[in-house]
Amino acid sequence: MTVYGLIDCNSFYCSCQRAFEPRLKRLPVVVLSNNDGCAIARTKEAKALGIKMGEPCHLVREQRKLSGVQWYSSNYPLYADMSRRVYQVLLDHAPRVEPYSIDEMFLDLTGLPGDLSQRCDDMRAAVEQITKIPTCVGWGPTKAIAKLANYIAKDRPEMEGLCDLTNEQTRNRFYRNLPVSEVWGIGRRLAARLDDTGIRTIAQFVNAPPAHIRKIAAIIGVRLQAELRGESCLQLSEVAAQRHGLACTRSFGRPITTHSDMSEAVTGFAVRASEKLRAEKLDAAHVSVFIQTNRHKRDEGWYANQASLTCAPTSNTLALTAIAMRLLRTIWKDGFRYAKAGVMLNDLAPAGTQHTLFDIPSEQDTALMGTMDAVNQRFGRGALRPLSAGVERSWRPRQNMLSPRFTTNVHEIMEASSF
DNA sequence: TCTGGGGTCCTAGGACCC
DNA sequence: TCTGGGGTCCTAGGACCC
Repeated sequence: MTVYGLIDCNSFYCSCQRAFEPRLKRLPVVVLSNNDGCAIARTKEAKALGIKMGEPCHLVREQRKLSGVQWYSSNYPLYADMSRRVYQVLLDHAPRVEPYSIDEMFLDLTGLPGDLSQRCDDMRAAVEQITKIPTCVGWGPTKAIAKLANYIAKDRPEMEGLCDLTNEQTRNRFYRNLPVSEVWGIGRRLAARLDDTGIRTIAQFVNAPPAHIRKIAAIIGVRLQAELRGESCLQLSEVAAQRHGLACTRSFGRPITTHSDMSEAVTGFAVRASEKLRAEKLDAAHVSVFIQTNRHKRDEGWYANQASLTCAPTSNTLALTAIAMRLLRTIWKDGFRYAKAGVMLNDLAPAGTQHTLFDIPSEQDTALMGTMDAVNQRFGRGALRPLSAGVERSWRPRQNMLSPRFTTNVHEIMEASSF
């Protein structure tokens, strides 16, 4: 029988900060979203103080009881690198590993010799010893069950970080007592609609007629129902699926009111998006640009718009930036205080595969982009960029509590000294 | 003063074709 | 009185995830 596992890093971003600053052990730690806006990761000490997921930072920071909380701006280069390290350790403990998100990985645990609980516990210990990241593991006959097992392992201290749901009787006991909203794929809306028809527990969901579930939650609901019954519908895939789109969007540190500032910002997003494209050896054939004012301050005047264009497939920064500028001109309106903008690239395909006879990139273009990426890799992001990307960046997002990029930038590496 | 960013999948409906 | 049927493709929008 197939056994799926799910390993999840506890309070991942906070744990990454702790890995490099041992003084944070047992202190409440909170990591903030981009622009230092909302709390997006909290240690259990911070959760105990009542700090909620997604809570706006400026609303909670004044409270006196929170004076001991350690706040951090998010440091994605650090977290991405730590995630890669966790993955590397797992490869030594499971025959197949599928990264699901930055802090979660599905595992194939089928047919491993010995006691599975012991093996999973050893795996956690190895991850923690090598990366300093604490984890929880859940497992069962399907991915949805493994995900639920992981939730239980994390939620209930008495489980000590492990939960085995391979046994049907054990599963049914939990199903009777857990709300359906804890199922992976059942969000707020679906849970509310299920509730309207009297379905509140997972047991009620699993035992409802599939036709009824189909009416409320369509094919996704029916599939989840089968998965929770132990019939596997979702397979493990080790090769990451070809992505369909790629975006670079940001909220600004202060509102943008002029077209020239917005052009700088949007150029910057187009530059960054093109870099990501080339790093993954992809071309894009569809470009969108959007701009919007602060949705929390509609009384100041609300405006949001987007424009998009289909183009010859490319990853050329200059070509994509020019298109983004054209699109921006079609939606720009004076007189608003813009809070956010972004560039999105779609219709992605492996570089060079979808060219027609007329849009083959010249050797010079390819060489120029290669040089630009090499220079920026060596001297830092943005060292070489289109002039229109500007130099001021007065709108750049706040990041006032940023830790060093301990593992990915040689200038920010940790120093040891002896006296 | 201050409220994230980046994805996925599915469905409905319109345009278009024969 | 009668005014087809069925297919594909594309897009927008909803819902979900971390």
